[in-house]
Amino acid sequence: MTLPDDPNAPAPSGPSLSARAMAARPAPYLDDLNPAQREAVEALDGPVLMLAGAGTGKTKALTTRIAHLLHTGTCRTNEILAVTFTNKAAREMKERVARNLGQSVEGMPWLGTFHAICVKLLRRHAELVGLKSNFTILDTDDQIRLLKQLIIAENIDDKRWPARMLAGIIDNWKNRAWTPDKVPAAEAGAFNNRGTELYEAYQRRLRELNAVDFGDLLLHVVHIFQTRPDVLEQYQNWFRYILVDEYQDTNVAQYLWLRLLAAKHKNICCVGDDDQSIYGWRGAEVGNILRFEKDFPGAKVIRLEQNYRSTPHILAAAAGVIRGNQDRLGKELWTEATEGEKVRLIGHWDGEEEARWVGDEIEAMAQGTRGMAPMGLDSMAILVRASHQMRAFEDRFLTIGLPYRVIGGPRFYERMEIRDAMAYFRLAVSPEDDLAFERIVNTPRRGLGDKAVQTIRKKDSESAVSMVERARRCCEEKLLSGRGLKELTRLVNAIDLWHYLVRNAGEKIEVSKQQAAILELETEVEQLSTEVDLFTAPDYAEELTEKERESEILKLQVQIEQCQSRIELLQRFVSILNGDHILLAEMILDESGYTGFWQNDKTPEAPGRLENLKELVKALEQFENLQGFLEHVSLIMDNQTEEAGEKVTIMTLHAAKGLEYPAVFLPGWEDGLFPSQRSMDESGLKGLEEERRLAYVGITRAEELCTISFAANRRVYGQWQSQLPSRFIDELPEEHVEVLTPPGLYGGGYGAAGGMSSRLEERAARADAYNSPGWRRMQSHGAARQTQSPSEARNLVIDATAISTFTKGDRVFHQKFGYGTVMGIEGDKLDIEFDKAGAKKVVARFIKPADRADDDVPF
DNA sequence: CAGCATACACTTTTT
DNA sequence: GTGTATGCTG
Repeated sequence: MTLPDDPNAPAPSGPSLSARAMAARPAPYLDDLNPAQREAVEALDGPVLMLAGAGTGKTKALTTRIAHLLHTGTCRTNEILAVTFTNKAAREMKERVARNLGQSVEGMPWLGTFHAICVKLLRRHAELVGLKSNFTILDTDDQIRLLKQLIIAENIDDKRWPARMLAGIIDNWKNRAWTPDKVPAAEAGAFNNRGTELYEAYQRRLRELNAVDFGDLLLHVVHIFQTRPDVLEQYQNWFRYILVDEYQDTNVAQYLWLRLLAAKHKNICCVGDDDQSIYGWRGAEVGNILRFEKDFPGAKVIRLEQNYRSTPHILAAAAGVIRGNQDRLGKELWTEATEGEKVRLIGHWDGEEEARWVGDEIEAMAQGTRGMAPMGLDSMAILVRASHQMRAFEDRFLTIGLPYRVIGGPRFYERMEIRDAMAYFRLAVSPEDDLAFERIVNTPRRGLGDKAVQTIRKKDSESAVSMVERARRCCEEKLLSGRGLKELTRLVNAIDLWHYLVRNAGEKIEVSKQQAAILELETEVEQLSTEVDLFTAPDYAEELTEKERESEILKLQVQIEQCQSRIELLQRFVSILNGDHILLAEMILDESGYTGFWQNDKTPEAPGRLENLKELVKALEQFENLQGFLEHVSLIMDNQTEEAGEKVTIMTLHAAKGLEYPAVFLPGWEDGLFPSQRSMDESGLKGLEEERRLAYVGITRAEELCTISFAANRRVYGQWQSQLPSRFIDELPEEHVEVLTPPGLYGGGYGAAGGMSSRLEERAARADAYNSPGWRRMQSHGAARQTQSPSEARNLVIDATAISTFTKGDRVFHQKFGYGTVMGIEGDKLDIEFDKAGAKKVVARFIKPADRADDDVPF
């Protein structure tokens, strides 16, 4: 038997003449497209690179292209491989294809995320990489636990060499499609020279556990394709048309995967925007998109540049920023729209002030200001660089009662209680899931701590049996004592029972066994009842006193009750065996004591966690059984709980990609925060360019109004730091920017300036926020801008304010290190001997002359 | 073994 | 400043 989506099915006949002839049928959807989109839709054969800028209708082009493939009869739904990165994108695409065709198409079996498609492929060919087809998919948490075990087993100090780090290194290698033997020598020094060795051990352990991690999904499939040309060929033949969304985000493994699959027909259409590549740190290679024409000679490159989202000012501002990047394929967005406000720029004293202003502004906009129509809260979003920036806004919005929603944060399936519950389910499905067992042995507390786990782990450690099995043996041989022994026995028995129920679901024989047992019990109840009746009869057992009779009756009634509760239990078993997996899930959570554990928990989170557990059980309804649920859940990790209601959205810039809002706030544009210092330190110019793309993504999310802001002072990890406006602010073309005057500059108090006169406050504000290079450039733009590149201008400004100001022997002040003396100057860095902190090399921007140090201290 | 105290580290996060 | 991870004591 072959499935409709099965590449092993008889090969489809090529596009028949009659099918092609259908192309003549009217295709009304084409009329909606602009010329570039239309070209991208109609160029069905051969490699196509669709460079689709922000808001240019890329999804429309992509989905219409699929519709066109189907409508013209060029191929069938199951011969199209369409890959996305997120489940959300995949879902959207499915919906829109159906809509384009005017009716629901039978599902596209090969439309999905890279990972989902790889799972499907890997389940078919698991044996080729030493796995069984029912392998489990570990998430990051499991991955780290496992690595930690390995690190400890190798006697490596997991303090100095944390599992997180190793996980990162291995992920990185997997992203580049390196199996342990392919890790280049140059990289092998990683992780204290033990990197590759541990990588190998990790892969071995995964195989033993019949498990894979996210990276493996691609790596294994690529490996199969590379080593089994026969398998590859099947799929090459099958997938006659390939479409890829967000191509700029592909990593090497994904790139190889695509190139292998497309090698035969070369009908590959990649859609992307090199200017929106913001996942380099996760292994994405912008190079993939930059190299497309070389990889696929004769590729047609189509640029989608007409923007339907933003006003001209917003587009021009975004263009001004992104222009600073080298290595671009080049693209300039344009729009037919003419009206619109300039991008607004405003500086604030500190982060709290910024949040206060944004809150006020949002309230004003919701009311309708300056002749603008009132704007719903749903139309507004605050996009931050790092999630810790969200806090200031949440605090402020809570105090003024402004409804908001945060996108991101811990996702549903990453929450502790959900992962615990899932571990229980996993054990029920496969008791040999050691990771799951170790997660829940002592959750809830059962008196089975580290020592008990060690005992279990050591038991028969040379034989390859699961932890549950070892635990069973420990119980039998009484290697534990007291409460631990009792509880462990209980747990092991419970797992056995759950597994029995899972394994035998749908088995008629087991159902009838249970039913027979029920019958037996019912007979017993009947017998006991008659006995009770006998005792009630006045002439029965006359030798007994009234009291004794009553106690006999009571005893019998207790027995009856026991039987009846047993019957109830067995009836539940019958329901479960008949396929009620919801009941099973409830039973597992109940019987394990897990639900009770949270019910007894007094912490404020407990009710929410119980709520989440309920939601988890509810999510089960959509699946046939527990196995099916577990299989999907590991890949579908999105936040589905989209609360309704008019709310302002707060999220990171990364999370905002692909979204759009009429009004967008971009706070925290300060050097070090955005662009992020770490990004620049770790990846240099490449990092800076990615940050710049992030800025570009941020600005282009706005439809009508974009407001950029920065603060002069910010508390970072509890420490006050003075900040400089982001270099990206220098790159905003002034003619498209309106500089707003911050409140408080004129006679306004800068918040709680404890004892400081307002004149001093103003001086402090000027000294910090409005004397900085970026700000000064904003004020005096013009001539300098046209004659110098932004970076040149920047250097000059730094020279002027920083380097030239200091000479050897100067007394200086640093926010963190305190007072010191300049010992030497090296480029933009100063060697300073600090009075308290010792000798340090510090970037000049962070140094103030000692006599002006007081200006720095806000309070 | 469990609760509490101290230490520490800390971007971004599609699967 | 805050949350997590480990270490010590009852």
